[in-house]
Amino acid sequence: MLDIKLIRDNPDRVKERLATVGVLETDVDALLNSDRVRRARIREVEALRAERTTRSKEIRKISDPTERDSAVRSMRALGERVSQLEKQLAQEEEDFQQRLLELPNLPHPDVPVGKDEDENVVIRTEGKPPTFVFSPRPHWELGEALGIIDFARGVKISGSRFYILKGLGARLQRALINWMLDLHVNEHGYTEVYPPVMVKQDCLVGTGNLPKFGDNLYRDIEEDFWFIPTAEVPVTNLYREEVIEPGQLPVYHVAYTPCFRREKMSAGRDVRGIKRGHQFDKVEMVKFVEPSHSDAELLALVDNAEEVCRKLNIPHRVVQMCTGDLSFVAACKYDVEMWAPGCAEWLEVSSCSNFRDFQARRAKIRYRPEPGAKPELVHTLNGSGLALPRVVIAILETYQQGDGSVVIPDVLRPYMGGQEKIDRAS
RNA sequence: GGAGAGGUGGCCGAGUGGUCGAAGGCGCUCGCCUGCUAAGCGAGUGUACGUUUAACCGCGUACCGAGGGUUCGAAUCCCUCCCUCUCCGCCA
Repeated sequence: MLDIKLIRDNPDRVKERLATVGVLETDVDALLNSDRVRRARIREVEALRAERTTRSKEIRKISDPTERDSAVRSMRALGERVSQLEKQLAQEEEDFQQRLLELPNLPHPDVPVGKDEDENVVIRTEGKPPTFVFSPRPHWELGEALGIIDFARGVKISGSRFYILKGLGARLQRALINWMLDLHVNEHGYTEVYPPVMVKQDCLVGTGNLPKFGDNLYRDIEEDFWFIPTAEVPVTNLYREEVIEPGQLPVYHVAYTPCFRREKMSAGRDVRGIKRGHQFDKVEMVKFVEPSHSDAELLALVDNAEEVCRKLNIPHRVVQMCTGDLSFVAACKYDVEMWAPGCAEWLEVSSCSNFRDFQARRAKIRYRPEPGAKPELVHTLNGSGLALPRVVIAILETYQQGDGSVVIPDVLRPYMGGQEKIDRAS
């Protein structure tokens, strides 16, 4: 959420920058108008309430019953007027909130301006794509042939976009989870958390998934439980409505959770393999930092994600999103993509964003810069570290052998009981 | 899920219709005093929104778990919900 005062004071600058992420000027004007209406109503209501208080206090001093009675009678009208206007104010207040909540973040000034994903910028590429003396196969063929991915039974149990990992396939994913968590905890300074994967609606408003993107979420119909689309949601909300005391920042958290997404919008896209499912696992890094550090913290976050690629020895590249491809909440965003030689594409395995104070304002996450000082909004950031299915894809396709077996990357072997390869026999 | 108790400021805790943003205590901040420390004395000490301002101050309104209602007026009365604790039930 943007600061309404910023929009009020610099409407033209805000419009100009929001235009680069596709927001119409008329939307901003509608918001500003709604703000004006609401503030005028506040003045009106508060003046009447002040009058009510003063006159009520006078009533108790009136001892003559007739006089008192007529005073009460005339006050009754005022009371009704107040409650009528309060209802109107509540509506106008809601209209304003809704508009403000649906306005995306301002892009960071350094973000390249562009229309859509075609104008994203590849920042760097690390590692060389592997060469094969045979033609590399996609993971859905490898996985099925090895008996470690079962698509048919996934569909039987839960429908399309579900699959079963089996045997060493399941173990490979589990090894990755444990190894990545250990890496971020031991070498990158993150504190592990195990959060709920069902959360209250407020959490999703805090991170910016609601009110606008509810159609990509699963929820319980009886209670206020929403299934998280990413660990970012519960972990960011950990400090909702809290003031982080001096000396506590930066706070780094890493969490492993399953993630649930309806993927309604992308029906028909990426249907083959395990690239895009309704349920997938992810290790997620979340940072809470002082505003002046957030730019540097984003670069460090990206590097933490890249480190996973490096240690697995899988080529990767870093892509900066242009204004047109920024998410609703991000001020600046980099994707880390791994090369998958079997399906011959770059797979997004991590998305690292600086939200600046956009989420913090929604979720009221603040910090105290100095003892006794006024609380200020923190900056929040997060990035995958990494998304499991796509890393599994990249490993299977990168480490595949001519005989259809797959060699296990060195760093994972201790997490797989010393196992060195996956083949049909195992 | 059932029965009971309870939710008031940073913390403890009083308050059952107006003089209550809320006694008292603790904590904290500032000042005084004290040759260190401790004690003592005095003053101050919530948040949000609106208004005004360069900014502060000031002024107004709201906030006593949340929402709704009664009333001229609600922390206080009524209704609904949430949460915590104790006991029982169930359960990985």
